[in-house]
Amino acid sequence: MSISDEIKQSSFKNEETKAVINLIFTGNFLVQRQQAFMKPFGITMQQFNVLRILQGQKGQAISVLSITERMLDKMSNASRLVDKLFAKKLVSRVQCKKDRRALDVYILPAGSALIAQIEVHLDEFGKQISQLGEENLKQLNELLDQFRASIS
Amino acid sequence: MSISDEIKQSSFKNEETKAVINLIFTGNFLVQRQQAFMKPFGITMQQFNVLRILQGQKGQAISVLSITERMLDKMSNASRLVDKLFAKKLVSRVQCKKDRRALDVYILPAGSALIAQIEVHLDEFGKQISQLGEENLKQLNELLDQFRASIS
DNA sequence: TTGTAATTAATGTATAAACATTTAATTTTA
DNA sequence: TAAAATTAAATGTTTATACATTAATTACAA
Repeated sequence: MSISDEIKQSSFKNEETKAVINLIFTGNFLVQRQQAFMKPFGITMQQFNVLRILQGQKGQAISVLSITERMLDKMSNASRLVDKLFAKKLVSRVQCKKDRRALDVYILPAGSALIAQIEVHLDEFGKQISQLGEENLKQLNELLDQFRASIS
Repeated sequence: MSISDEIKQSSFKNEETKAVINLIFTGNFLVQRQQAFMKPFGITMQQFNVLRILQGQKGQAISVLSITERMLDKMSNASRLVDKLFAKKLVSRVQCKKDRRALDVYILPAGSALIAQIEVHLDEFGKQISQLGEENLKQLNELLDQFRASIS
C-alpha cells in the first residue's frame, strides 16, 4: 500500500514533504509491529532495545549514560527503563567502583534468554523484509543516512 | 552521521535489521525535529497533522473517524486532538445532520493562519532535504512503500 | 417493528514520554 | 585546598499514549 493510500492523501506538495511523511509513517508502522511482537513477552520495545544493548556488551558492564547514547530514542529515560528491567530480574546493577555516581549495568541470564526467544520472532520478520533484496536494502540504508545528513 | 555512529553500534546482524533500526531512528529524528518546530506555536505535531488534514478539506466538513483514517499515527485519539484544537479556537465542530453520531469538524481562519505560519518554516526544512535530489527522493519513497509491502 | 449488531465518538485509566529539577559525586580552577 | 562547575543518575510533574469501555445513534434482520 502506497503512502498515498495509507493516509488517503491523493497528492503531496512535493517529493520532500512526501518523504518526510512517508518516513514518519514507516517508523510508526515498525514501532507498532515491534511493540506487538514484544507484548506477549511482557516487555516494551524500548526495554528490549536496552536489553539488546546490554547483550552487545558481552558480559561487560555499561553505565546508564552509555545506554542512553546507544538508544534509538534518546529522550526516553534510560534510568527508568533499567528500573523496569531490574524489577523483572532481567538485569542487575551495582555502583561503579571507579565513579560512584555511575551504575554498572549487566544483563542477567534470564535477560539473555528472553532476547534469544524474541529474536526468533524477529528473524521471521527479517526474512519477510529480505524479499526486498540486499541491494535495495543497502540503498535504503544509504538514502536514510543521506537524508538525515541533509538536515542541519 | 551514519546510523552506526548515531547509536554507536559498529555492526548489524544483517542489512534487514539495520534497515529496521535506521527507519525507526530516522522516523524519531523527524518527529523530534517537527515537534521542535511546532512548540513555539503552542501546538503538537499530531495537532498540526489534524489541522493539515482539515485544511486539505478546503472548507468541507470531515468526521472524527475520517480524520483518524488520514492520520499518520492512527492509535492516537483524534477525538481528544480535536478537543485540544477546539480549546485553542482553531477548529469548530457541530453535530452532523445526516448522522447524529458523527461530528462535522471544520478548520477556522485562525487555524488556517497558524498552518500558513508554520509552513513557512517547514518549507525551509524541505529546501534542505531537496539537496538530496528529486530522483533520490522518489527512490526513497518507493523503497519505503516496498518496504512496508514486504511485511505481511 | 423490535431486538441485535454495528458504527461513531467520548471517556476512563494505567502507563509512558517529555522535560525540568534534584542529589550525589567528581573535576576543574582560582 | 576550597569553591564552582560539571557529570551521572534519580525523581517530580505535567501531558500524551495505548487500550478498553461506554453511550448514543444507526443499520439490519427476524
